[in-house]
Amino acid sequence: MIIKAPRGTADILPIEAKRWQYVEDQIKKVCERYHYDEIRTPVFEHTEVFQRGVGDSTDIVQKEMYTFEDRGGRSLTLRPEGTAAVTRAFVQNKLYGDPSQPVKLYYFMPMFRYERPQQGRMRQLNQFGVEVLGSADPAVDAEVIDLAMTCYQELGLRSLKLVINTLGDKESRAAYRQALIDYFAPVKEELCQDCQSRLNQNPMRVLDCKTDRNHPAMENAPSILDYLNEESKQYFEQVKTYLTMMGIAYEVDPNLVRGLDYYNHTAFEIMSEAEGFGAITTLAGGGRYNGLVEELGGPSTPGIGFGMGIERLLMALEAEKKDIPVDESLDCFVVTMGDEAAKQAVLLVHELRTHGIQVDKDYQGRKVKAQFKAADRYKAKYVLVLGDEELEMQVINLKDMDTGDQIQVPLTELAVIMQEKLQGGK
RNA sequence: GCGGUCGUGGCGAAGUGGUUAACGCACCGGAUUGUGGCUCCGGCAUCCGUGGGUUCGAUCCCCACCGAUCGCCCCA
Repeated sequence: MIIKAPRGTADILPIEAKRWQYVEDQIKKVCERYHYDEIRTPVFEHTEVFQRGVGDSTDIVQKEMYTFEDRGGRSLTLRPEGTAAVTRAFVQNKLYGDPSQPVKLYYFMPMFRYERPQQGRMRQLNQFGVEVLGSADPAVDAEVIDLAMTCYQELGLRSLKLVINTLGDKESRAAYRQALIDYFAPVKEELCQDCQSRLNQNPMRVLDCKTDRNHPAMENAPSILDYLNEESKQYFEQVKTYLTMMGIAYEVDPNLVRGLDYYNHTAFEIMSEAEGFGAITTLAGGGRYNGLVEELGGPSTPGIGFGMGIERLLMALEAEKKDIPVDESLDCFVVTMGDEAAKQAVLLVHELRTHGIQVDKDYQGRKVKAQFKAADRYKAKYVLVLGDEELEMQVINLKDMDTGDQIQVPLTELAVIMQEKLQGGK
């Protein structure tokens, strides 16, 4: 029985890896323009980072973490999301003391969640994410959202929907929370099993329950927008104003609730509306988390960020039939005839490579014809044919695979000629 | 965690309770001792996800497990 990759994990094979590289490169360019710097944190953290950061009552912490004890008896957890990890690094490394504020970071890191796998939902998933720590300016919220949207747009995605909401500050959020509990308490028994427990742990989640969607109580349920204090309202208005100013279309959904405890004020999600994208439509999600740094032992510091699933991004590109430009060609392939030539080819490719030329040769002991077929398969632009006779005369045949033209050149001049040919825009 | 569907060579895809498991693509070899993309010929699954059961006999029937996939939950 062959060993397979664990459930919910996948190999990214060479062809696929080229698409990943392209996507990552494009996104990194956007990050540079927005002046964000990369950060990388460990794949595992002390379990406490997520318990305190993400919140004990969340699904992630309650049932999705890969938690284990190491040989020293420490409880460690494979990173399920980026924000708490990056914030921990921010606190530990005292980045709040860095003269450059706010600290604007981006990352590409794998995350791990124990869930039932599906397409677009992996146990090891890769996220691109951004975190800005140290500024409570609503313009930063807008910048972060703009950055996310720009990444998608640069890659060619068009069927996108941006949904935003505000959870208000701590005070507003607490007031709203209590209002919900009070409102639903009389009909608690009529709600689904999940909602009955949600009501205590995270009452806002009751609002977007699919099961109880049609319950009469939903209609007149209190809205967060009615419980915002003046400051929170102002903040949200500012964010919206900036988005509008930049021409970024959005929809306000008062029921948008993110599943992580650390969020307050701005929360947003970006979904794909592409045909046939299936039930999983969320491409990215994020929000503001002004209490998190303190929660993790740092000084009071505002923060905002988002996570974007790379697998889902790739799916969205596919759903919108956006081809990713991938260069699969090979500059040069060496075909040999005869034993001596085959041996000399080892040196030949080494020398050409030293001169910066991309070149490969046969290692399967193929016949000449099959070597040419291999060259075609690799989409070789040029083939260098080296036989024992040529070797004797210290020359080599250089064949242009597009035109079929072949010329004979002295071995000593080969590297220079190849460089010229390849630079000629071929 | 719950419910449905599915699992045959590198890929795609037929098929049947009973000696040699179609076909297409890809790959390898030959026709063409040293030059590709076309054509023709030949080769290429001791085996039908894994384990067990039913049966004289199972890839085809049953069960379990594993995996994929769809929906729910949740989210990226």
